[in-house]
Amino acid sequence: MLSKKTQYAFHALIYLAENVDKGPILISEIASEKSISIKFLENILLELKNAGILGSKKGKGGGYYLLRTPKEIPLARIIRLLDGPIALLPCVSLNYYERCENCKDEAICGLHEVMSKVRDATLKLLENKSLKDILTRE
Amino acid sequence: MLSKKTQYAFHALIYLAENVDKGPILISEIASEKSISIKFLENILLELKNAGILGSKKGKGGGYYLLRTPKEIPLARIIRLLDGPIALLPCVSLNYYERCENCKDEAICGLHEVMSKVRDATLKLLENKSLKDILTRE
DNA sequence: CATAAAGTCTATAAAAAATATAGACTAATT
DNA sequence: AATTAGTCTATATTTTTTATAGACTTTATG
Repeated sequence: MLSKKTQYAFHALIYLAENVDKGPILISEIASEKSISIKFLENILLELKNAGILGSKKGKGGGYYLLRTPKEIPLARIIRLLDGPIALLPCVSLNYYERCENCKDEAICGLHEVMSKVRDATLKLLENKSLKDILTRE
Repeated sequence: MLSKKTQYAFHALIYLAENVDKGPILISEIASEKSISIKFLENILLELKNAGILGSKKGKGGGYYLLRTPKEIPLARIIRLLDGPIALLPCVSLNYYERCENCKDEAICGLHEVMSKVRDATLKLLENKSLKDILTRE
């Protein structure tokens, strides 16, 4: 399951995408529109900013805005940033790999093989689908 | 990521499958072979027993054993039992479904659509791959 | 039938992670 | 100068995960 953090991030990004024309959007506006604790959302938006996904502006007329088009923001990027590994086991993670103890040889480990396939199938979708793909179509 | 509980369950089941010919296997033997806390493993094996996956025998000569052939034990079954939902969001879970607030219509929710696809791709593997598939091939 | 072996059950503890909040600080606008 | 709005660091709370304890039941067998 994705954490609340990641779920909130998706909803915030969707809101930002749907309101690009309005310029910078207030944290408080996103929070109330999407029913997210404003302080919690602050942290999330900051992380997205530090990762280069969002830009921000302080002071009056400030707020957050997308730095790229929705199509250029893969879902996998957001999940990895806020949730960590997408793989089901550390030993098959591409970005957060950890060798498994008790496993002499990953090459002949059946668990490793199946979980690699699961990872690949998941990534094929999450790397190729972007923020654009989760915007509500009328 | 799969919990330790599920990971331990897989290792225990693999050990049981690889030693079917030896009759009932002691919890303590599995625990020491697989470096798992014996008390923690107890709980896990009990859950597997209550779910009808393992059988057990008390007293001398007792222990745990598989009730079915490895081929008849899908990986998805174990994961759902010990870890819960396989889907990334409650609103796309088949076995642990929860409606999402803030979402007027799942039918037109883009997030719902993508996450359903991820679930399907994952399940296609985890429902069809079984304990047999994760046994180490020489 | 007594004893020892081995799983069962219930409860609790400890640790880690997820979720949420507080408040002082900085930058931009007017 | 005053106000607005994001930034940063720290901490608190809650939930989940992981682990442990100990009394109880069943079975085998000498």
